[in-house]
Amino acid sequence: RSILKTPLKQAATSQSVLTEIQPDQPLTTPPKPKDPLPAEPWTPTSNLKMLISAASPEIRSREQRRELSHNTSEVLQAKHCLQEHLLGDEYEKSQPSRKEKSLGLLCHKFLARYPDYPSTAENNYICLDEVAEELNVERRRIYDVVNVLESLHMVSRLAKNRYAWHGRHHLFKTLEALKKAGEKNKYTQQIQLIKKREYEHEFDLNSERNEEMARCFGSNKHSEISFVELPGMEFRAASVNSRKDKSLRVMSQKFVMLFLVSTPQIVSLEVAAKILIGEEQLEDLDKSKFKTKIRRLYDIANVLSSLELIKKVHVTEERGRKPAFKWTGPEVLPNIQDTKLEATCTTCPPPSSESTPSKEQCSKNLFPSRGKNFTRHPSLIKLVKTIENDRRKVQSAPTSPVKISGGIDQNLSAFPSKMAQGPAIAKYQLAGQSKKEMKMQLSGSALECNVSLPEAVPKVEPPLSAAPSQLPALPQPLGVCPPCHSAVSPVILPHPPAGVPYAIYLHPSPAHTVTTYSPSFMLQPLPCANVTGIQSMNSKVLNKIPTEEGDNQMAPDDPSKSLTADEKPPIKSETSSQRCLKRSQALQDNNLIKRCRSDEESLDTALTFFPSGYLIPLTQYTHGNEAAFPNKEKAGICSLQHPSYSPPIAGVIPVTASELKAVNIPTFHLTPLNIMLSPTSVAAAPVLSNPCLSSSSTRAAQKPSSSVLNFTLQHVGLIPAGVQVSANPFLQHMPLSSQPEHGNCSSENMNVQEEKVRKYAFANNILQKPKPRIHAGFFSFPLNDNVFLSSLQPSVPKEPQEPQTVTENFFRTPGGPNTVSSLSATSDGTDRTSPGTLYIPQRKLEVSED
DNA sequence: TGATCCCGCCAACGT
DNA sequence: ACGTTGGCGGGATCA
Repeated sequence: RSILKTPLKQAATSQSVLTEIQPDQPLTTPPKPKDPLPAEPWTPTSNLKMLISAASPEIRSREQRRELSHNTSEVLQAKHCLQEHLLGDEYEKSQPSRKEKSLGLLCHKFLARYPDYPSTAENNYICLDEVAEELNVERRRIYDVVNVLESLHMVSRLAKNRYAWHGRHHLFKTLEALKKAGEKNKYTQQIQLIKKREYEHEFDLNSERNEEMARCFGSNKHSEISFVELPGMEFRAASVNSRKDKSLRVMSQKFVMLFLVSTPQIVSLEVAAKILIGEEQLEDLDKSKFKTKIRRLYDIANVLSSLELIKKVHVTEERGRKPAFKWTGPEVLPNIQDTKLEATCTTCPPPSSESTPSKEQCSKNLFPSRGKNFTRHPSLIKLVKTIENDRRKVQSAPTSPVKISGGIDQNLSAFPSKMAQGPAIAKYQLAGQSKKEMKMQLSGSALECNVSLPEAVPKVEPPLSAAPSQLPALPQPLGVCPPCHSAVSPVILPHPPAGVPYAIYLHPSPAHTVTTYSPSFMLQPLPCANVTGIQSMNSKVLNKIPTEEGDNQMAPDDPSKSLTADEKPPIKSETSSQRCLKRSQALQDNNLIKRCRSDEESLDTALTFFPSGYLIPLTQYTHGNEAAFPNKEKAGICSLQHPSYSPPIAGVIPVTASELKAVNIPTFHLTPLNIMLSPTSVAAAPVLSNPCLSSSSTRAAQKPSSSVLNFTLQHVGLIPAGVQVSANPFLQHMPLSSQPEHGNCSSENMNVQEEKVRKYAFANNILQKPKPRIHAGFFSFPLNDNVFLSSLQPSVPKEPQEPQTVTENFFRTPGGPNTVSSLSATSDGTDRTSPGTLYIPQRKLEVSED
C-alpha cells in the first residue's frame, strides 16, 4: 500500500467528484489563475452533501470508483500530452489548484461519505487506508480531518487505522462539555486579557500586565485541560493514543471552547493562537511558534468550517482586517437552563438525538416565523422602515405570517431536523442573496451588564488581577466572580411620585456574556454624560443621547478618549437614583415618539436605545401611575418573578439601553434604597418596542386607566418591530420555565390583565405556550442589532432570512438563560448577585464575511 | 504583501 | 524493525 499519490489521480478524482456532484461548479474548470473561482466554491456544499448522502454508501463509492477509473484513463492520456507538449510551467498550471486540495474540501468529501446521524445499524467503521485511497489524498491529510472530528466526538478511534463514525450524535453534548471546560478554563477572561493587553500594547500604555497575565494563565496550568471526553465516549484506544495530546485534537477543542465562551462568538486567529500558546508557555511567544499555531488553527478551522460550525469572517478594527471565525454552530446554553428548557419543550426531541438543530428546531416550532425578514442593513433608516412595516403587520395581523423573502425558510422550518441537509441548501442560496448585506458592524457588544464583574465597573482593569481564582471547578468564567450570573440583580428604587418603588432589573451577564475586552470591546463604565442625559427623558435627552453614542463610537478611534471615559469616577448613586426617578416622572409627560419619528437623526438613537432592562414598579398595578410611563423607548423585556411570590402583573417602565447605561452603574450604588419586594410584586410582560414606533403606545400612555396593559400589549406587539435581527436566525432558547417555582404561579394568581397579556403574547407566538408564565425570568435586550449579530449566532442549520419573532430574541439574549435562572431578589437590597458591570462598546468592530 | 495552508520530513508511538 | 500517527514549519498559492 503506498501513499504515493499520483498527481494525476488526484486531479482526476477531485474533478470527477466535483463534476459529478456539482456540474455547474466552476471548480471543475482547470485551475487557471484567471478562472474566476467562486469565492466559496463550496457554498453549495450542502448540495453536494445531500446528493451524496442520497445514495447509499455502496453506490456512492461504486460510483466514485467508476468515475475515478473512467476519468483516470482519460486524464492519464491528457497528462501525457501535457507533459510532452507543454512547457514545465504550463504543465504546472494544469495541476489541480491548491484549492482543490484544500483540507476543507477534503473534509467535505470525507463528511459526504457518512451520514450526519448514522443509525447504529449501519456499518460505521472508517478505515483510514480506504478513505485515503478513495479520496486520493495522502493519509497524513486524513489524520488532520479525523483528529478534528475526533475532538468533537464525531468519530472515535477504535484501533489502528480504524475509526468509528458517530456523526453528529454526540456533537451537542460535546459542545456542552467543551463549553463547560472552556468556562472552567476561564477562557473568557483570557480572551479579555489578551485583547486588553493588545490594546495597551498598541498604545504604549504601560503594560505590566504580564503578572496579571501570568496569574491568569498560570492559574490555568493546574487545571489545564487535556482532552475533553464524553462519558461513554472515552478513547477506547487510549493506550494507542497516548501521544502527547497537545495535538490538533486538543487544540481543536480549545478552539471551539473559545467560541463557546465568548460573547460575540467571534474569535480571531490571533487571539486564539495566543491563548493556546499562552497556556503552554506564557513567555516566549516567539514568532515562529505563533506562526505554527496559526497554521494549525487554519487546519482546524477548515474542518470546523466544513462542519458548518464556524464561518470565516474578518474583523476590522483600527489596525486593519484580522482574520477571525464566527461560530455558526448550535448555541450551547448552560446546562441547567438547558435541561430545564428541554424539559419544558415538549414539541421537540431531545438534543441528544438531534444534537445540532434541535433547539433551533424547537424555537422554530414554537415561534412560527412571522414572515418578517430581519435585515441588518447598515442603513438605519431602512431599518426603521422595516421595523415600522413589521409593526404594522403585527398589529394588523399578528398571527398571519407575511413572507417577504423567507419563503423557503418557512417551509423548511417545518421540516424535521432530519432534513437539515435540505435546508442547508436553501440556506446557502439565501445566504448568497443576502451576502452583501452581511456586512455588519459590530459596535461592540453593546450594553452588557456584567454582574459578575463588579470591580470592573470603575476600572478598565478586569478583576482578574485582583483575585486570581482558585476555584477552577466553578462553572463561572471567573473564579473571582460570585456565582451571580444566574441571578438578576434587582435594584429597587422608590418612586416618589407614586410612592411606588421600582426595581431595575438589569441584565446580568452570564458566563458567556462576558464581554471580550479589547480595543474593540472596551470595558468601561458609563460616562457621566449618559446619566445626565437620562435624568429627564425629554426631547433634549433624546437628542443628546445619540450624540453620546456617537462619542462612544468615536472612542475606537481614540483610545485615550475611551480611557479617559474609563477613568471617570462613577456617578454618585444617590444622584443617579434620583435621576432614575426623575426620569420616570419625566416619562409621564413626554411624547418622545414624535420627535423620534420626525428626527431622522434619532434613528441612531433607535438602535442604541434597545432596552436592557425595565424599571418595574414593585407595587401592584396602580391606575394613573403606570400611565405615566410612555413607552417611547423600546424596552427590553423583563419578566421577573420572585420564586416565592405570585406576581400579578405590574407596570413596567421600559429602560432603554442608554438609560441603563446611565442608570445602571449608579444603580448599584443604591444600596440604601429600601427593597420592598412585595409578594405581589412584579410580573413584567415581555416588552420591546422601538421608540420611534410607539406612537400608539403613547396614546395608551395618555389613558392612565389602561396604561399598563396597553403598554404591555403594545410593546408586545412591537417587539418584532423593535428588534433588529441579523439575517441569521439564531437559537431561541426559552428560559421561560426554568424557574424552580415553576408552578407557583397558578392561573388563579394571574389577574385578568396578565391573562390578557399572556394570551396576546401567545397569540403572537411570544410565549411558548399558554403557560401562565411570562414572568418567569428576566430578559433584557442587547442595545442594538450588533449584539444580535455578534452574539446571537444562528445555530447550525441557519437560514439566512429566517424570520423570527422578537420573542425569540429576548428569550435568547446573550444573558438569556443565565439571567432567568434563580431569579431571586435578595431581600436586603444588597444583592449578592452583585452589581452589574457595563460593558460598553467603545470601538466599532466590523465583521465582514467573505 | 499578508493571508492561507499544502506538503511531506521525520520523530514519537504502537505492535 | 516497521507501520501508524501526527507535530511542525518551509515555502507555494491565493487574494
